[in-house]
Amino acid sequence: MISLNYRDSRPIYEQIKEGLKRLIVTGAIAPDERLPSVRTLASDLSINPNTIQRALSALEGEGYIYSIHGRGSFVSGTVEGGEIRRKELLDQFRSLAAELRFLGVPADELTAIVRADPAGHDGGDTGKRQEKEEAQ
Amino acid sequence: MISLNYRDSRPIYEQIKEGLKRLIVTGAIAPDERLPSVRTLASDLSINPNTIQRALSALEGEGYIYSIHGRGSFVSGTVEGGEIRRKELLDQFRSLAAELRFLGVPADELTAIVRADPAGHDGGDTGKRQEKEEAQ
Amino acid sequence: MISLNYRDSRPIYEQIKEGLKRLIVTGAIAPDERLPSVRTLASDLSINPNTIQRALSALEGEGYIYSIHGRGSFVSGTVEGGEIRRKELLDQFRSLAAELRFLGVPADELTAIVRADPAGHDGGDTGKRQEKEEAQ
Amino acid sequence: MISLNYRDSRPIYEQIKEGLKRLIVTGAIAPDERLPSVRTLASDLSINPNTIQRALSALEGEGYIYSIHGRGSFVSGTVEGGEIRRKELLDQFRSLAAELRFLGVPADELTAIVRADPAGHDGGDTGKRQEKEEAQ
DNA sequence: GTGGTCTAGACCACC
DNA sequence: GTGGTCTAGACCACT
Repeated sequence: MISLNYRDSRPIYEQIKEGLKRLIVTGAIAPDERLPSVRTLASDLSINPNTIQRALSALEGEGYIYSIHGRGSFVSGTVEGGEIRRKELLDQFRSLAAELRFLGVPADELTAIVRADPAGHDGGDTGKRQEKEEAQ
Repeated sequence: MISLNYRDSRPIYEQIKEGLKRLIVTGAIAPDERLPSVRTLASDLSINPNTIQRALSALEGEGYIYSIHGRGSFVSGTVEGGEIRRKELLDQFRSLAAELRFLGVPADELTAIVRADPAGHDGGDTGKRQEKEEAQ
Repeated sequence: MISLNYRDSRPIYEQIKEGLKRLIVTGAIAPDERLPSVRTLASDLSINPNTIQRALSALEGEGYIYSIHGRGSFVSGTVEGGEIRRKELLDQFRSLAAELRFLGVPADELTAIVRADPAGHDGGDTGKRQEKEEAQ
Repeated sequence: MISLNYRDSRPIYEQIKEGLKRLIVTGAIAPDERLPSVRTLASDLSINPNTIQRALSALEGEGYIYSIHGRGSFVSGTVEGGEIRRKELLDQFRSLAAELRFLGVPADELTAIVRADPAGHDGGDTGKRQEKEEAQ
């Protein structure tokens, strides 16, 4: 489920963090559901457990998961401190949208992505819909 | 115009790079217009000229600006090699949109940002909309 | 292995960049093999580590190598975004060939160089054979 | 005939130098033929005569032209110091060929370029002969 | 140990 | 004046 790229300039732990976050925000792992254990992830990805631990700690620091000693890590239903984080992300989003527009991507294409909604927040359909992309 | 955050994990030169890029993609600095000189930016931001130079150099490498020795740095009208870059950015955009949706930001708000179009591509309204934020 | 000429108009870091690129394209350093460390190169060439770093950074930007933090720099098997680059290089090649012909170098000599193929791409006559690599 | 790119990182005088050299090595301007005057070039290219002068000086320094005071600049039939220069260029040629091969350009394509011979060196001999140069 | 960032200060090339 | 290169030395982050 999580893909690692050893050639990526980003550290491994961050790739794992992003991979897990992706599973969370897309709803692949539901709130209060348990994440795979450190040892499981470590052996699955053939990686040092310390690195996994670091990714989980970072994720907990951002409020996406909570850990119960001896039980494991679980997905948070709501993200604490979400206000601040949301503001940061919105800024990033604004810049990214502007840059893509500048590069010639039509607003409709971006809107389609926004509405695609992999986690099923508004439509409530679990059927993931992939918009067709014409070959350029 | 450019805000630096020394506590940010991203290096200073990248923050400067992004800051300048933002000015470019939003049209604040028009194509073929000159950017502030390295020394000017350095003193304005209280930063070593080498660091500024590096940001400009990276921006030139990405095709957003071009430099003429002894004259200054200027905004490129078009970014070449945008194909690959666009694909990367679209991936980032997808992730970011999913995360924001997860944090409870309605799709309509994101759509509005996408369509806001700061560079005035289709019909930019000058009425800036600020999302309501409660004090934390 | 890498020769520097301080009287050359080209900057040192570019000479280093070209020197390393030469080792890569001739196959002297194989894909995924590690390059000498920044500090090693710096002391070998009696040059400031920053300058070496810059050369490697530029090489990474062009896609010839990739760096892993704390591990080292490695040769990329394939260069992405080669389309644009190839076009530029072909133009250079054309000019260079014309100039050499003008200087009296017979076409056969140039052809021989082209076919010499230091990396052993088609039919290494030295007995060295490059094994076919399946797409990764 | 000479195209200038103000966005090019290379200085203008060098672009002019290369442009003139191209006319010479492709035979567009024959040996002992006069080049356009500084003033003519300056007005044609809308450039400061000093810049033109510098390009011509550089070209003379490399041995491609010779100047007669009050008469103008003329194409050299033979390039003095050609030995050294030829060696440098051959090295460049070798590297460039290796890089292009590395990027996947077939040897045949490069060979075709080499044999294209814009100046007509091997087929129609215009009577011009490049005498062999003994080591200087 | 590795790569990467930043500063300070100097010097060069272009215009 | 402009951008660009190089050095020296320090410090950080990753493994």
